[in-house]
Amino acid sequence: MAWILHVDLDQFLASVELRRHPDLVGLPVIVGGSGDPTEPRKVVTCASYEAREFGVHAGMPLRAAARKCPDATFLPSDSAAYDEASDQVMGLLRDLGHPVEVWGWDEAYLGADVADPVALAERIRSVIAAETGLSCSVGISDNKQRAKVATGFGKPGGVFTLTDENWMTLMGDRGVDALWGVGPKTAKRLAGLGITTVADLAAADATLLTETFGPSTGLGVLLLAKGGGDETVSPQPWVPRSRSHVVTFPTDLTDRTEMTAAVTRLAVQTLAEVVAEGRVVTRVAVTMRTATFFTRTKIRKLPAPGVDEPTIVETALAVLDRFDLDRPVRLLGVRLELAMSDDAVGAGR
DNA sequence: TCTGGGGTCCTAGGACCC
DNA sequence: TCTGGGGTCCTAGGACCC
Repeated sequence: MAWILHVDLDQFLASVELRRHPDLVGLPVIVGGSGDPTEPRKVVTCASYEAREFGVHAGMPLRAAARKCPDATFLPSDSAAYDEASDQVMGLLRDLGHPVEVWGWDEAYLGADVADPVALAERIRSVIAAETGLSCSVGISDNKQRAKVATGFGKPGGVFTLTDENWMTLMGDRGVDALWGVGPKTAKRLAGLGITTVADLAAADATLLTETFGPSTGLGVLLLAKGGGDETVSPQPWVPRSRSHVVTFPTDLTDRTEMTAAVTRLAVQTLAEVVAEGRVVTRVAVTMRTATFFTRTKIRKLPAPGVDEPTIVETALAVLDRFDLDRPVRLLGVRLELAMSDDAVGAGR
């Protein structure tokens, strides 16, 4: 039988830090920002399970985390170290001889046509633990979304199988937001239709859902509620669609010159990364957030795909110009959308 | 103790063309 | 000379996830 295993590293960033700070094992550790808990406008990137006991979670401002858990050790985020650990784990997964689809730093799907997926999952856990010192959880199912939900039942450090046999028993009474891909907004709109649980949604009328959410989203959430999902695992390397950087300023910008400088810097930096990866830009987007958290993005297509720095900076500044910049600006960002191979072929023919 | 950063995908609606 | 319908391109915005 074709199984899909979802492998998810437990408290990934914190675990990488604990490997090199063994004295901190068993203690609350919080990774984020520069490691200074008094730093404003910085948030928790990862909290160890011990820190989570105090109510600290990813996305929480560091200062709030420091209040909730004053005795925690705060560490700066070290992306190079996490990249390396992630690469090591993904390499070990690939060495098992099954297709592996990487899903970010700390997750991967593995497709395996095996009789005993639990044995494979246990093998994955022991190999990763032995070779890297990191713990992971493994969810087993026949599609990605359900395997991902299964991992939640296995965490931390466990293996869990979710199939048609136990899906509705375990998930039917849960809120629709327990489904991967259903967030608070969709949950609220569904509640307006009298649909609150996974079982409700699984029994809902497809027409009602497509009329409310559109054909793709409507049928998508129905499929998810029934325990269905994407059954493919692609070992092909992911080709990014875009590359972006944003910066939240320590204090809001009011000076137009500073905004121009920030957007220029973001565009130059992002473009340099795009070029280093041999990619070509098709569209330039600029994001702006005011002090009140009003956030907007504007985007412009380049006349032709390219990597010319003056053109891209000029385009970014032209897009910036289209905003009303009369209020203090908290954040600016630049996103470069990239030509996919079809575009490149089309441009060349 | 106000609310990071990096992504993807979907939908709606206007412009434009035939 | 009062007005259909289909298709594509483009941007804005929403939603979600890690």
